[in-house]
Amino acid sequence: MSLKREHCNVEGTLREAGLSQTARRVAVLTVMIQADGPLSAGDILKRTDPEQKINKVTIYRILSSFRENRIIRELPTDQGMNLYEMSCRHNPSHPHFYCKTCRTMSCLPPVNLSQAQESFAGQNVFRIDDVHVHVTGVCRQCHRQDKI
Amino acid sequence: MSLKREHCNVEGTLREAGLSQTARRVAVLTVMIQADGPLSAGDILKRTDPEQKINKVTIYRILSSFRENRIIRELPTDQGMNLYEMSCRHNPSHPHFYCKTCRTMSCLPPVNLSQAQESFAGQNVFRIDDVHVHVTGVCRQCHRQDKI
DNA sequence: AAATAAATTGCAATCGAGTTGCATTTTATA
DNA sequence: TATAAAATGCAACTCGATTGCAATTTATTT
Repeated sequence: MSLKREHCNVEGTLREAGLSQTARRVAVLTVMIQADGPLSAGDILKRTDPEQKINKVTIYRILSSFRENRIIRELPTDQGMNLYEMSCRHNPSHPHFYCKTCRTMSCLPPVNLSQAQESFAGQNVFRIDDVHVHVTGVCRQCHRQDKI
Repeated sequence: MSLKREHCNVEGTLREAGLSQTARRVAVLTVMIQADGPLSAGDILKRTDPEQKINKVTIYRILSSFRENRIIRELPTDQGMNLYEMSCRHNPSHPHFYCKTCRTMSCLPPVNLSQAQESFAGQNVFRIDDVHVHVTGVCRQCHRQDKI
């Protein structure tokens, strides 16, 4: 599920999202496009040019703007932190495998949930402890109350 | 997906898990069994008898021991905190719906992922923004390296 | 029932991911 | 080039969760 570098043009992606082309945003988006798996805010900070000395607050704010514009997806982990991955047409939504031991999240091919256990056996998966489907959106109640 | 109170005997559950029967554990497990949806550590604290004055650290340690013994499941949220629900035979693993507006997590009936969008339409779901499948376990690499 | 070791709990301090306020800098537009 | 709006850095802070250690409670034996 790794991204090809010729995919997801940096400048075009920012322009389409209506985000101005700042050196910071270009740096973060370049890291995201070149990543071969979900990254944490700290991972992203480490992978940007040290010369730029990007502040962690800036990383979080850029990630928020990317998430709001659907450029990236946010993946909460069992360890209380978020990982991020590209959300372009070359990287559609898919299951993830989180290893509790090495605390690494890797991508899995999309399959039917009922077939998950067998299907994932061919991946870098030794043992499956839990398959969790998490749906996010807005409930009817909130919609009725015009909270959105 | 709410639990019947006659299900999941408190004393038996603790005994089978090899956990000693302390007043704190009984209180927390009783709250979990009677809950009609996932609860946060704070929720659980609020629902225990104020007379007991349980420390929040104790709540977290009890939740950890319950999780390790598969008595409960831990559900990470988009807001960086965890929710908990019973993980007994009366409450098998199932999808959850998290409303970004009211920040409430509710349970959904188990279905095939490919049918999720249509199936969830009948629930208390106005709009689905994301369906995330999260698989947890141990990867082959960690197993080979005898980290577990 | 009393004694004992092991397990549990409370308290204070701490951790760490993520956020906020505000001053400064950079970008986009005129 | 000037200007307003947006983005960034810095410091302080929030809050869920964790750690160390002393005090208490539990389970077990005498």
